[in-house]
Amino acid sequence: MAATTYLPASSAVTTDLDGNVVGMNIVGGYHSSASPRSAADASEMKYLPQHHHNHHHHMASSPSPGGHAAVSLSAANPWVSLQPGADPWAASMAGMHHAHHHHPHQDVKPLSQQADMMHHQRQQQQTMGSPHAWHAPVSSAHYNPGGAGSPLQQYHAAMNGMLAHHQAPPQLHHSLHRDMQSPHHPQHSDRDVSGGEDETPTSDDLEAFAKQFKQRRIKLGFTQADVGLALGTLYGNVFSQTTICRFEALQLSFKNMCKLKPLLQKWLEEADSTTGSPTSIDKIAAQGRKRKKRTSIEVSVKGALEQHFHKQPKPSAQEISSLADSLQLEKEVVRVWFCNRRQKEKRMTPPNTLGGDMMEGLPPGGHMHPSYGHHPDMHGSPMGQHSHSHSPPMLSPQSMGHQLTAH
DNA sequence: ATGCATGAGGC
DNA sequence: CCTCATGCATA
Repeated sequence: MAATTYLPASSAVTTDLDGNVVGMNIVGGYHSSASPRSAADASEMKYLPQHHHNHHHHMASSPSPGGHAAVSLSAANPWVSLQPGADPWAASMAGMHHAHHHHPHQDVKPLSQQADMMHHQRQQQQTMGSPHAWHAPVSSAHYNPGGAGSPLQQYHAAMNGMLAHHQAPPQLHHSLHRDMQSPHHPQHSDRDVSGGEDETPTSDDLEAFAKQFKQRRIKLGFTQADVGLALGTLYGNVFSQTTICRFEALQLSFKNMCKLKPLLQKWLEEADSTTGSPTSIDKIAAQGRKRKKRTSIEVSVKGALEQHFHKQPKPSAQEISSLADSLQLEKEVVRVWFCNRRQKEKRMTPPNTLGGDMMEGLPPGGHMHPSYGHHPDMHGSPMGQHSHSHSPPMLSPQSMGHQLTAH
């Protein structure tokens, strides 16, 4: 049965029933992913559709104090030479109907974690050729080592005087209607920039930055988790490894990428110069929350879900119900699955929406631009994922057994 | 690196 | 209930 198991959300380490210590990617114990490999050759194989070479990417990277530190991002990205017509992001957020300037409501989403207030100093080692695997100096000293049954409430609300150096608020202009096929360039926003040149970046810029960011981050010996924490320490916005990862992989929406870029850019400078004032602030959040255990959906069931997704990306409540019934899944699980599926669809790196042997009808060479997101009636999969049909693992949903909430 | 999940903000 | 940002827990 799909047991609705809940587990304490705020646990530094998750000890499995087997005794294995899993997870713990909070901070300290996470393995450094300083591997030269990237997400390019992941199992899902998503490509970054780079429509053309970066002509003039201006990386606002910091000047290397040593006088060199130039990350040689020369070239050879394995992603180029992909579909020339593919468009990365089609912004279709619900909040973009305001064509005018208005501050975003959701500026910061404090992360609920007990690890914070550490202001680690790191050394820059950009000149050497010995990238010693350093470990995060962080909060291993946070969770109670005594093994007492109170893993949380360890936080302390310590507000310290942050320096008054202005941090650009993450407000971005909602004018992300750049042309798909033709990479326009930077249209200057209405608001004049006095000294700060942070207009709305183009997708090209973002891609270039993300790539560069990753390289430098790795060179400096930081993990994605480190960066996330550092951001919180520096600016008060803590992000998880997940988010940093997605940023680097360009798996966020355009809007989201724009929001995070300045932050990461600043961190880069800080990490570079090492001369950062330890502005650490604290974040507290709900800690007594219980989180549902991740439901493992069988691959076969996933296949069935995808087929339905093709037919109807936004099934009604009743459809969800019957579907859930067929698949022997909780209705909520199915609903969330569709939500996540839609989100994925909006990200770049089009998920292969091949559920069955449905022919996309995409003419070879013909590409469609994802110009969705405006019409409440028009949905479907406008993505330009003209992937050749593989062998569809379609199967009858009835033949499926049941899924277990994880194994 | 990603799958499933939570939640805020909007309709 | 949706979208969107974000993350815990996992593979």
